Amino acid sequence: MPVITLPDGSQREFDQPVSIMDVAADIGPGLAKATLAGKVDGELKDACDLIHDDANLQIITPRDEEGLEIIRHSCAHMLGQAVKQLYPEARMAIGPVIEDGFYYDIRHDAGFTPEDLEKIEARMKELIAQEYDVIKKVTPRDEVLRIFRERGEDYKVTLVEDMPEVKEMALYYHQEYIDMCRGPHVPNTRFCKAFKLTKLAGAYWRGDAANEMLQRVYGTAWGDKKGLKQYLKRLEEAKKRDHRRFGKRLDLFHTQEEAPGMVFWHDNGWRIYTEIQDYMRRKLRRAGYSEVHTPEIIDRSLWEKSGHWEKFRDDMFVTGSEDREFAIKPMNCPAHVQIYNHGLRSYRDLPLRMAEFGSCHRNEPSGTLHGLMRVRNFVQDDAHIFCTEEQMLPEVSDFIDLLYEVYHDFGFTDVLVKLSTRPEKRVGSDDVWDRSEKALEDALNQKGLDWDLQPGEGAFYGPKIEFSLRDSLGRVWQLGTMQLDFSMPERLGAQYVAEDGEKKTPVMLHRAILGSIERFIGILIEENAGDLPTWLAPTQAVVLNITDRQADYAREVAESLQNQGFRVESDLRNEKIGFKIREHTIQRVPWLLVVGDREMESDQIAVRTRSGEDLGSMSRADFAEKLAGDVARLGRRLED
RNA sequence: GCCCAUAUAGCUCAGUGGUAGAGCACUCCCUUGGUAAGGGAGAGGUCGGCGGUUCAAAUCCGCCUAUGGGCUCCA
Repeated sequence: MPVITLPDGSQREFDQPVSIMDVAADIGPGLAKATLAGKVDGELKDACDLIHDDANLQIITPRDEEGLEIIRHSCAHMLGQAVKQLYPEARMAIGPVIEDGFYYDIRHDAGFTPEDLEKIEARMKELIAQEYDVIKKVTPRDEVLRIFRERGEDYKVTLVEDMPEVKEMALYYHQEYIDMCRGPHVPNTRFCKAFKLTKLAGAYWRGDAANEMLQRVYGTAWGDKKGLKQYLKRLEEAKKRDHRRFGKRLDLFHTQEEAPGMVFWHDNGWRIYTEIQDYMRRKLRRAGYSEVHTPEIIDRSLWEKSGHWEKFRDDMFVTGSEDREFAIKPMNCPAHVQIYNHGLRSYRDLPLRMAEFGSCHRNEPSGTLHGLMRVRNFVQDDAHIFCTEEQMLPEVSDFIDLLYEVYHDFGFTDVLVKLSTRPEKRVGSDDVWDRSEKALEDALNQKGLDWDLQPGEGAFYGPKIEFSLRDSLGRVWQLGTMQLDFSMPERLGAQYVAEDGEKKTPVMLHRAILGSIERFIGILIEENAGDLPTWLAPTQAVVLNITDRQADYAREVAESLQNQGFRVESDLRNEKIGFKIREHTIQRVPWLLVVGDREMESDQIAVRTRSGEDLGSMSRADFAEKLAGDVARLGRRLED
């Protein structure tokens, strides 16, 4: 005789085991109609599942986040049913829920075309419109295997075979189509109406490039049409923030076929680039870093010593001269060790922090290139800290402080932090790994940061922390990093004389805050939707005359602001003021300064922002002060 | 690297086998106009590259390159 306790504390008693749907119906027909599933003592269950004992129950409807996931998961099944009806030779692999939607990996050797996608979507709609009940049957393992073998679902068979400990599985019957799933799923297909298939892609079976490639169909699904519409709108808006779009529109940079993955920076873009570097230089100097510069082309032998040749040979650009083979440097660290090694180092020199804005080339696989986010030629705010093991923790800790200071200056607050620990293939003793992983973990916890563990994802020479941000479409890109390295200093013979006179090998910390400046600018553009903060804006203000009469005055206003160190231009073209305002607003110039006869006579300027705010007329000195304040604010949010 | 798609004027795009189009930008002329597009005229393209089919290819086919969306990878 189960007593069911609902989230509001009310209780209902039943004289026999009841399904979640029964309870919902007992509460009211409206709720029953909206019931997708239930959470029984915190565990998600199908609506048809029986509750035998006293329990807490929360009814899940499309309005719950869990409800959305259930709908998305069931949409994957609907996709499966439609695909099997249209292409019986297809083999279904896995169909999980992802952010905002779902996908299904399918073996279909003929491939799918965009037209197939339309057909599949149309068939799904037909099936969903039938509003049929989805039947769940918990089935013994052998029976499951028999069913999938009979149906030729090789991938499902493999999946079952790979979980020998599971003795029975939930099968969901969508009319003639059967899928296996942990569930829960919708009780009826009418919940799946607000969906759309979005894209077609290839994906390796089990995520392993050594395996065959399957066809992946992506879709999005929501609780109702409105949710779907909002999502599509959100996608559309996100695409408008694309940094590649602004790259063209704001004349920042371009790429071309002859230099794939490499950027031609135009004047506007390069101003942003150098401004960021200048800022970073100031920060690093103040934080006790020295700055060096090393060659971009270095003999193969050094890369052999460092271990890069063996591991990354295919990903390096090489060149030759006079029978010698050189690599174009993919990273700065071996070169930094050369500087470190130049002369005898004492423990008194440590920690030694060496920075370089070195241009690096990596021959990234063609399919991975992506706008400014993943390029073959980039510059990092790279630095290496040579220190003792005892100094690791304080150095990591100081670095994290510096990193957040910098991110806040750029207006970034939503930073994803991940700790990657020892991979299977690695160098160094477990003892050293224990200590270095602990140093990173302690530093993160000391700062009270939320972080995710990525076991086995560390570099072969040491664990690392990654600091990532999302682009406008939600894709995650790593910017900052802190990596501990016990291997390279030893391989390249770095040493210091310890207090006791013994020679010891320092630890090397590889660290970057912005990461690739190219990528950083990409993120920066998308984060700000093209409205770069004034300190980074290629042009900070434009002076616009209304008629030719004010041309000299406009020129003079621009010049005096330039002389005060601002990036100011004048637009004296014979165009209407509305036209000029429009153009420079579209060019995202933060400050527009209008001068007509009135301003000229009173030695003032009329100030307007790119967001359309009219601040009226003010003296040139007042504006210069305002502009200076705006520049000094950097990209910080008001609340910081 | 792998799967799918795309490549036409500076930009955004239309053009389903018969002499290449639009809007914006550009040049010139008129207009001197007070806060998001004043008017007129003109110039501009080996339709990504190479090959094939055809009397005829931007259009159909093949290969290559680049780009986009994913997968794998990312020192």
